[in-house]
Amino acid sequence: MADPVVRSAPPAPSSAPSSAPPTAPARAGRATLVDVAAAAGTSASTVSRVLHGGAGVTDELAERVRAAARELGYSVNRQARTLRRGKDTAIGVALEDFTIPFFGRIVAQVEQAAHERGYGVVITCAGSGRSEEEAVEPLLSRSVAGLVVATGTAGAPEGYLAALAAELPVVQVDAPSASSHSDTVGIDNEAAGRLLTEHLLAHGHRRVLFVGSGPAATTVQLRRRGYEAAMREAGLEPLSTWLGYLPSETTERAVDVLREHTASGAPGGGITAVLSGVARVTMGLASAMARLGLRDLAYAAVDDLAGADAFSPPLTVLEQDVEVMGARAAELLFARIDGDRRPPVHERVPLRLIVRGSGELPPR
Amino acid sequence: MADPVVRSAPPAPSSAPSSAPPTAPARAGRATLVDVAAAAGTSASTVSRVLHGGAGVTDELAERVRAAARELGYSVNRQARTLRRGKDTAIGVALEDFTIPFFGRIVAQVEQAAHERGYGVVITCAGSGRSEEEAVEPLLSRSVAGLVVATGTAGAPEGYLAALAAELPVVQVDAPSASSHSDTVGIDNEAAGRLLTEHLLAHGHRRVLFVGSGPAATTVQLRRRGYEAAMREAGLEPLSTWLGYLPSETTERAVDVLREHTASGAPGGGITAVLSGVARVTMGLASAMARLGLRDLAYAAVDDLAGADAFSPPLTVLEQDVEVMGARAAELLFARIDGDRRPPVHERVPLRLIVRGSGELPPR
DNA sequence: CTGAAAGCGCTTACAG
DNA sequence: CTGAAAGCGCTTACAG
Repeated sequence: MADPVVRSAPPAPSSAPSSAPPTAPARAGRATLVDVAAAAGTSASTVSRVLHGGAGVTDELAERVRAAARELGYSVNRQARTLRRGKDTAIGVALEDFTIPFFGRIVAQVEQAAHERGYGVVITCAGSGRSEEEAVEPLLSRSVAGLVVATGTAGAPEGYLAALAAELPVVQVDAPSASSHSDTVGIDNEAAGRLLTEHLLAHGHRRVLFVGSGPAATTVQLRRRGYEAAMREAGLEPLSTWLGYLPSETTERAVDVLREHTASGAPGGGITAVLSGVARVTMGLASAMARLGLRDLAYAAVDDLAGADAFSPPLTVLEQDVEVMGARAAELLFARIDGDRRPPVHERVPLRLIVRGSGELPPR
Repeated sequence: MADPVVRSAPPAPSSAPSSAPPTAPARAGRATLVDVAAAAGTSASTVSRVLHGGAGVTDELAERVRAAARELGYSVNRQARTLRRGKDTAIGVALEDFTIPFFGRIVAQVEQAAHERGYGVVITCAGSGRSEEEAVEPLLSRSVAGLVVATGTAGAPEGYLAALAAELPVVQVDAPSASSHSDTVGIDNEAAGRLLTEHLLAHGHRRVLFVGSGPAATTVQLRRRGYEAAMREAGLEPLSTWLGYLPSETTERAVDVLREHTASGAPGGGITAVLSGVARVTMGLASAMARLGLRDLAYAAVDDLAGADAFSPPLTVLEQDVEVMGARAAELLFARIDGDRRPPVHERVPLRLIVRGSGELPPR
């Protein structure tokens, strides 16, 4: 094994002796390209080619390099690669709330897709008071190759995200509206609100309350718009209310709201059905109903919930295939990263009504 | 303001700087240290000191540097810093399953703690067939400064994690057992199984079925051990079964199991109570009960579930403060990263019994 | 107090 | 087909 080079400056920290370290892990930490090169009796360039570049190396040499790499347990230092290449093999994911299964199911899909492609996933939380910008900056300073943004109810990110999308691929999930600057994957929110409302109306309900988080949640606003349209077309007066954005207060507020609207002296004689506009609110309302013992209120919601089939009262739901949303978001993102330059794509996943007992008009 | 340097090559995308530019990866947007130095009429060293090192720079110069940095929208390139320093300002989080709120609540806390300290969070999924090693390697190749591992039911990671913990700080959450090599945060699993069983027994139940995911889930095994001890001490025969590790099959299997054990001809006359050993199983059992209309089966579970208070039948639960678990895990990890060299710490978070209707022995 | 220089580990155009 | 060399952006001894 020729060893023409004096093995460029054995790095000081607890380094092995000079010249040719046969197999010994050079430094305290991980083996480097140079370590592998030395072990294989070749140069770093060649090792790099064999391990990543692919073409143009003799079979015999390539095999020697691979053996050495294996033996030393070599794996690439991403920082160095990224610094050199300019873009990290990592994507960023900005989520509104990790504790809500909807978002968890999105990350799970995105992580899977990233893993398959050898990409890492850096996450950041964009909910509860943290601005989009504050949430995303840490990802940018890591040179992520692209971004999945799922901050559905977090606010109106148009401005900042538009600027961002000009610099790197961005896919929005559960996006408030089809934005012109980046790909989006989501449902038809307005249709969702309308469908559920029409379902309730078709079963005899007249006093249906729409409950959302707050007016700043664009997704929810669209769903409400659908609800209101359906109500008005049926000659009914829409009625909606908000529970706010704080997870810790959601259930309490739901209790208050339901008390008010089911009381004997409630405006219009009290509601017979509730329509929830978003997952966290759905949970809060369910807990509140259980606590208040409201067993004869029809209940429908846009997002399906894990375990919702065990809820009481039964929850009628407009199920969206969240796994498909997450998977498609990842596919679109990686297509962009791989150079896809088509105009922004806006995908809608289909909705499926799952009726669980909101059918019967409860006894008055 | 002197400007001694020719302002090293205003980085127009793929511009050709002064001397020898054989290699110039086209860098899109971000300003570099050198850009800031040029703008402030000083050197990169000084800019670095002002922005991060802190001490030893004239106020006047420092201010000029900060102004320039602000103006250029400078933020540090993490790759370069990490490459230079050796350790990334990022931590890794390996989770079993993102879609289960338990894990989501852990990440949420860890992410918050990391964000406060200027650390990034790289995630990886260690569930469903992916080995610990395969899951963690991508994090190591990014030089994360430490690792939070929450793979409760994923298997027996002792060997690999022990080796890992020798190289960088690792904190295990919901750990199968107090391991000697790394910090752990969790509950007393055996006590948990025992407590819930004793609760059911105290209310007259004699035929209690324990349901877990599978024998490889160490956490669940410990909970089952507590259940069995309590049963035996009461002179009763333990009875347990598994639903397997596949999320997609959990509910189906739960239906089968419940059918079998509540049938008229069931061994011993059929069960009156079910004890679930882990969150996913709890969900599956709840759905199965709803589907089978089993309204008079007492139901208890170790993990609390979001929305569990709306379940039917009511779910008695041993609540663990998951937020505290996540927060403590992060604190322990950052203490280690900051140089804490105490022997491994094993923290237990307290358990709280939340009784929701499993009290009454159902009518026979 | 400040700057020039080296080098972290990698990739890649360039030369041989 | 292969290697020497440059340089990604940063930090940090080391001089001045």
